[in-house]
Amino acid sequence: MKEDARNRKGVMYEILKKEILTLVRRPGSDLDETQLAEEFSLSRTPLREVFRQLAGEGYVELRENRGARISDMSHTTLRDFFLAAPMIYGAVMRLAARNAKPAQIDDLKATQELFKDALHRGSNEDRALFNNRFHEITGDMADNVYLLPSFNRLLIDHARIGMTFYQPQDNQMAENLTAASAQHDAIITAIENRDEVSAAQLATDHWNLSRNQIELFVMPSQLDIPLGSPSTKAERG
Amino acid sequence: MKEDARNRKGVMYEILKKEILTLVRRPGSDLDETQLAEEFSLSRTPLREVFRQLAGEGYVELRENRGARISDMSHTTLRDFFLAAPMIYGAVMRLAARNAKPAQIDDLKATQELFKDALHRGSNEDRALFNNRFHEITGDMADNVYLLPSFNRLLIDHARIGMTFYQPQDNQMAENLTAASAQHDAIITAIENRDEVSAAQLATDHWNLSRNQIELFVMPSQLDIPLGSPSTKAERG
DNA sequence: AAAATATTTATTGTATACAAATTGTATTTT
DNA sequence: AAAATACAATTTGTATACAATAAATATTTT
Repeated sequence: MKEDARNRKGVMYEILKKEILTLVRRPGSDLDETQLAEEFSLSRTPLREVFRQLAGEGYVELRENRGARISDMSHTTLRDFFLAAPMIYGAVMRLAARNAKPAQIDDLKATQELFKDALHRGSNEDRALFNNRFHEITGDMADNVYLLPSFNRLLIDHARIGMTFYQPQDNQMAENLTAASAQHDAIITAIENRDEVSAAQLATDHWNLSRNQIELFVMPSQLDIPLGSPSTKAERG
Repeated sequence: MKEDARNRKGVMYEILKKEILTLVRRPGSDLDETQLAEEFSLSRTPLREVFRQLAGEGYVELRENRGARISDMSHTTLRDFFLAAPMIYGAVMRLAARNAKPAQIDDLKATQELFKDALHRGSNEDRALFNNRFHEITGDMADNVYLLPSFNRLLIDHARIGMTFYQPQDNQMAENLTAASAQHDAIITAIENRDEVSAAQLATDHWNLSRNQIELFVMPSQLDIPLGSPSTKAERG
């Protein structure tokens, strides 16, 4: 709390990221510069720089003279997501198994423990956040500047889709989470053993589980409805 | 030239992009805020916003309290590049053939003409730039937000690698360029015919040609030397 | 003279004031 | 009253002044 004073920009960056990933800030909703400036006791100048960075990473969208808003999730999101995810994620996992460094493996294990704890506590936000962190680390392990941009963009909506579709009441969903956690453990093992083939296979399995989770929530025919905030239409060229 | 006054930020963004792609600004070189502000008659505030955006897209790297520099090309660049490129590019081409809109196809054809013209005129910069534009359009055609970030990041270094390794004297290299141009034509045809399989295959062929072009320049054993500015070491976690 | 410390200079980061553009409201016109 | 215009309020964009940090130079100490 004491170094906040000289790192308010970084703090704001991190908090906004978390709030976007956990849907505290809804897809498509506006970001008020003056309001946020007040909230983080920061002037608009550094705040706008953070906006541009978040835009570059896919968290927000900027419109000329019209301010920033949280990146929207349209009816094409799910389709695009499951088209790109298996490929990118498989490649990243394969490279992670190839290139992971010991310190990173330790980090991954620690994060997995935190994930399990969140699961046990039943904290939805923490679960999404630590799951996100887990996969971010595998991205770092892969260590390929050309793969990471898409991978990290996928992780943003992976977290948001997970938050959107999870219902704690559903038994099958809870079981799926246990299965996901077991897959994380298997992933760690594969990476430790530098087993690229298993790692790639586990990546595929992991996404299939995600897909199943979503299909528990919506019927295939319903996949075309918007995911984000109510009735904001995505305008695209 | 007349609307420069109220869009100097956009102008600066475009010019910097071009200068980076054509190696007018060398990888690893510093960007002086005050100097650039003067050069583009722009204050540092909007200039720094552009930096952040360029950083998000992979053109430049920002260091806390140490200014911006052009993204470096290290000894791992080529390896990482040819690891990721075939996969991403293949997927993008396949989707481009699936989703391309008529207006985009027209745009692609026009760009290809400009590319051929640059080839004919022997303009290295224009060749790299129009080739870059050609592939950017295929990215737009693919229309998948999760694939584009990595694809566009690849295109940056594709242009820079091309600029680095091309020597006009070499006959084989000139022939390769003609072959590349012919591949572009074939790509256009495949996209027009919605022929995903051919499009994906052409993507692979296209990268293989790029790889050959580079291997004409450096022996495999030399692939480990830095590509960018002299003796700047990339520091990475 | 070499190393360590202090001082100066240059560069980067932030806040505030102002300009431009957009949005919302009131007025006028038909 | 509906549409169009003009006006006011809000929001976004830019410039400049100042603060904080890092780099360079000069000074002191050994």
